[in-house]
Amino acid sequence: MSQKHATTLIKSLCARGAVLHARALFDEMPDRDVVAWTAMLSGYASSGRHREALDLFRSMAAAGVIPNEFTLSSVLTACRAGGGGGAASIHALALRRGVDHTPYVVNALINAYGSRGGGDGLVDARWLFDALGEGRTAASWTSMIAGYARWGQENTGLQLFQNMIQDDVELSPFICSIAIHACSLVGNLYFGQQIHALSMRIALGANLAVANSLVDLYCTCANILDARRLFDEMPERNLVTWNTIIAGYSRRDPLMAMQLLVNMDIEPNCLTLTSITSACAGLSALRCGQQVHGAVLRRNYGDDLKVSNALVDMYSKCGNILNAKKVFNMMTCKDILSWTSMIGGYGMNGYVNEAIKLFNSMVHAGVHPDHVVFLGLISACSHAGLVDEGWNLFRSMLFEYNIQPNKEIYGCVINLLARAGRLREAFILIDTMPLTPDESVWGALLGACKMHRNLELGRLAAGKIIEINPDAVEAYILLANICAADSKWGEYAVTRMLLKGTGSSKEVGMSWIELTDEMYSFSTADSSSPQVSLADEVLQILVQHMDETGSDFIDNICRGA
DNA sequence: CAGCGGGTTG
Repeated sequence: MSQKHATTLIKSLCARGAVLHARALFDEMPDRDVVAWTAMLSGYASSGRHREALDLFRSMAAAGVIPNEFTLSSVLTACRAGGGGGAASIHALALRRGVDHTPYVVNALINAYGSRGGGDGLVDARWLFDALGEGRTAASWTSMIAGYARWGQENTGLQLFQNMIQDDVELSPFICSIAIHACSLVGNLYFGQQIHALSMRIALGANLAVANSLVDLYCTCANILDARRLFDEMPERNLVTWNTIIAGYSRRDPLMAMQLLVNMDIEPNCLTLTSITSACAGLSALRCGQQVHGAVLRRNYGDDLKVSNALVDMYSKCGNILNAKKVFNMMTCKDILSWTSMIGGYGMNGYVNEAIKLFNSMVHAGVHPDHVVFLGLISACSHAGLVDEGWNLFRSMLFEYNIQPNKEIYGCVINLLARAGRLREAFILIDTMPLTPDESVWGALLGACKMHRNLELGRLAAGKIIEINPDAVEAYILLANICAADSKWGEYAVTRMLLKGTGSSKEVGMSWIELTDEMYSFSTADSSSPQVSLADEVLQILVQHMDETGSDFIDNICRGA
């Protein structure tokens, strides 16, 4: 076999994925010129075997074969995949060989620099890109824009994409999906829609990746029904399509996410199951969640970090803390989300001490807490009435960990103080917090004022809420109730009158529970089913029993209800 | 006889 023949064969074997056979043939060749080496090298690089590609490049140098521009662009592909390290030394080599200005090498360099860890090669990439001037090809634009998108500079990338359109460069489905994804990351629905229209015009809308990124755009930046319409109209769908729409629904309409799973015509993967696990968490559907857990284990996804995190969260939200703990303890590697889910799970199920203990283990394990962890901890203390513990955690968050609290945390601390009857302190905190207190913050105070029958602060809080939102029905009702409890009948009448004046009615809050495969939903004062009155009776017995045991915690709940 | 780029889902 001639050398040319063998090289052609290597190329076609690599193209069909038989890289090992190609290598065997390569090793048997008596003479190997630069073309043969490059064919083998590029076979490795384009199949993601960058380690082997770089090793081969070293052997080639050792064999004394001089690389040309074709060789170098393939090596750069391997560098890019390995985090962009080594791009500069290949650049230097290209310079020495005098091939640093050939289009393929420059584009490969832009790509490799644009992939370098942390995005610190973007400036170098841009420099090469700008130097190309009129020599820019679609590949140059795509590499540069993808580089920006890769490192969180989506807006710069989108700006460049706009220039690309103005320059009349032909658009590929690749660049369109990159740009659409960038739009959804920065929440730029408007630009995304423009690219949508553009893609339809140049017949790229039928491309699966383009359509998938559009579904994702509408899921994250628009009404989920817009995403659904697009999804329904797609003539062809793949796993990414299903995962995108299911993930979109898992947050907003978990029941629909389940429905979609049932309608799936392909095998779900671990991403699908992660979204479905969250959907179960959102529905507090324990039995469904357990079935999903079974599906996860059967498919050997049990070691996946994100699935495990979702499972811990699901079991916690379904009240099954034992299984949450089991999953958590089985995890071989944990991230901050794992700890947060477990700590929050203990908190929301009333195991404050366990939550605090686990928080200490987390810190001991070297994981730096964030504000979500503290929110879980402080809210647990608030629900358990552990005012001092909660307050100390708040202080530790501020002074030990230098975490700036957000509104949610302030609301939580205000709840903590106010529910415990420390209304004055709660008010002072609202008054001195560096953020503008919103409806929910004042609402926490107002609710506690009702619980503790404090008319003076209740009036003030209700006034603030109505100032922010004149239609805040709850505020009128709570204030009226406080007046009534204090026998201020004149003020009571006025407040009720103002309530009528808002013209709005309170939306009925619904709750649901899953019992032996059936979902039941109900509201307070619901008498539509016989089970409700039975549940009411049981509740009365429980309350009586708890009264007899005399727990402050339970007392607070009953008075707050 | 060879070469670059680039995609969507948690």
